[in-house]
Amino acid sequence: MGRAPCCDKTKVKRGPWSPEEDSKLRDYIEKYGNGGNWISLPLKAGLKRCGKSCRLRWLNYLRPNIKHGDFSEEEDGIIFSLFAAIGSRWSIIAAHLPGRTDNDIKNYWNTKLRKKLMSSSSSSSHSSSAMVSPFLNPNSQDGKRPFTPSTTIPSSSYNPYVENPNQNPTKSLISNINGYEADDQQIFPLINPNYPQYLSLSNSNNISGTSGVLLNYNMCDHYNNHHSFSTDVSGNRSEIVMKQEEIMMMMRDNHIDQRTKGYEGNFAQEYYSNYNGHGDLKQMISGTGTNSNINMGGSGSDSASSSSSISNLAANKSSSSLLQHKCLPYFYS
DNA sequence: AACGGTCTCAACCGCGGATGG
DNA sequence: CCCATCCGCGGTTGAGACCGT
Repeated sequence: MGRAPCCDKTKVKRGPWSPEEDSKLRDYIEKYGNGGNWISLPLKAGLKRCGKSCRLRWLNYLRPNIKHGDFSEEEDGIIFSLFAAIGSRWSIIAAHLPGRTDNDIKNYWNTKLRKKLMSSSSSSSHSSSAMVSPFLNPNSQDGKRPFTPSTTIPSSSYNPYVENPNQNPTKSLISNINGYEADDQQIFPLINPNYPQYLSLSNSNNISGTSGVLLNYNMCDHYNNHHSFSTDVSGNRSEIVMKQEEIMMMMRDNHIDQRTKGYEGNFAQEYYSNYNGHGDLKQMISGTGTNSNINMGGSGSDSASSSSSISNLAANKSSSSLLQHKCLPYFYS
């Protein structure tokens, strides 16, 4: 027993739209909108089409400000990076490319970009099945390196976290994912904290980690160049509690984000509220602390803590529960 | 010019989620 | 809470365009 069709296919026209149909649809929507109901629209507009077909035609072709034609290098980079970060979420990717539709981007990916990626993969010095299909699932035979090596990503790749886009985008994040090592050979575009909420990773069903933050690999350098805080970061443990606003500023400046399943709270607030004198976020960020320990309070799946310096993490020497290795889910489904 | 293979992309399909009665 | 309906999405299809021989 299958699902009931959305309309009687014997009574609706199918296939390519004629200019007359386009004109009817455009005129109707410009006058009345879709009225919140695509299903009844064709009847009202005098079209012998399925409502879904009308919706698709409008969204992908007739809607104002649709951009047709070749994609720019910049757009390529954005698509590459977002695909690497979130996979085939075409509607989300389209939201970052004004004038492009999800269908356009999907077609473009399937016909052009994927080949571009594969051809650059095959010419790469790294050779493995994972390189040929770099976005496969973590059960890939090449389990330790299931992601895209930097060599497959054009230099124009978009990295929303890196202020200078010419910086190496592959060094944008320190993390492990689902137990697989993430290193500086792997592209890991970050989700900008200023991005719309729908990009939040916090409710993803794909992950089961407890807590964590996304960290920018450049954060140490960045921090060193932005001494906007007066407390000592020379290596001595500081007992000075930062103001919550400072923490938030620091997080923002260092591109720390908290987008993980299980921990729904406010990292800055929790750090501030639960500060217990045993850690210093600045030390973690600067890598100067020897055993910075941030306890976010709570227990079980709601807790978050760290006992590792960023510098160690940057060198991929140790793991940290603050940087839960399952905190970056969108790579896989 | 004719043919066959490949590519492109608009359109379709069916599913999951949201919503409202 | 259940069910029906609708919307939006991602995967797939296939007609026509394009290209190489």
